[in-house]
Amino acid sequence: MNLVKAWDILKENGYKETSKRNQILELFVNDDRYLTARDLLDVMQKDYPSMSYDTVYRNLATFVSLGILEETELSGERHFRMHCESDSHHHHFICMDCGKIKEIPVCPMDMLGAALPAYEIDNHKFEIYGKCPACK
Amino acid sequence: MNLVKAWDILKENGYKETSKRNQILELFVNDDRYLTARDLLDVMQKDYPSMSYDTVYRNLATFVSLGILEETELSGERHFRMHCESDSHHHHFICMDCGKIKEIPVCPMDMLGAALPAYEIDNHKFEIYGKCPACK
DNA sequence: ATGTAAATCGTAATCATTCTTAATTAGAAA
DNA sequence: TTTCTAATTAAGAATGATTACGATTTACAT
Repeated sequence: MNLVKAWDILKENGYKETSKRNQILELFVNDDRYLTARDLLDVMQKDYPSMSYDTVYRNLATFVSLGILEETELSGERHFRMHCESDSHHHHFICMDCGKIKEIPVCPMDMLGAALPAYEIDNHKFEIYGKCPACK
Repeated sequence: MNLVKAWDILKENGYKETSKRNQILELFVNDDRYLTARDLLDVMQKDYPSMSYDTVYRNLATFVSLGILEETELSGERHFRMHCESDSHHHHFICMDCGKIKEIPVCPMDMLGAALPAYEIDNHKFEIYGKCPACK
């Protein structure tokens, strides 16, 4: 996902263009990893010392709901990153050191199609955790 | 996992037998679902009105570290349940209504063995969420 | 029965997250 | 360009889960 595409989505849904939103998005475009709300606020406050948690969390929630960012829970904290470019369903290897991801193109649900009759399947989560080659 | 086995593990590791520990374990043995610390405290306080969060969380952490309980994060809260009997590696379907689980005997990592060379794989998570037949 | 380390209680502190109210701002309309 | 209005933000209080701490109690080895 890039800036232009993100703004297209935001504009389509009637959201206004603010410098803070833009800088949050730029940060995610340039820093391709999972970040916490706290991480984000720390970086943003270098340019906007008065930025509050509310702004961070409100915009993160907006971006996630529009599919601009994706979210996961790592060691008890919510982490956010720019949604991948690839529009096909996939999963992630996540480096627990640097937060960078590697896309895993296969989905285990493909092989479980009929394995759970009578169950209503609403969602699933498949993530692999470890160290990427650079951090190992 | 049953009470006897759980106490074997606790004793092996030098933990003392207390009535509260026993009642927490009994509760998990009899209520085969994912519960939050809050759920647990609410039930326990019927018999031990003075039980504190500290006791709940401390024992939950102990039980998880010894492999007596297993833990997962559901909609922003930690949930705990008795560790499954089956000692072979498996995953879970989790009913988001009643918290009950169904074991999924297959593991997607089996098919990804060599797909991530140069990566150090420490852990992985595969869970399926939805409604069980009873709740559907 | 006694001593000691472990366990628990009661409560305060902490951390992430959400909420509230008032002030500011982007973008539409005049 | 100026005005208007709804969206956005700031500042900080409130919430809810979790952890920490000093004082007290308890399990159990001796």
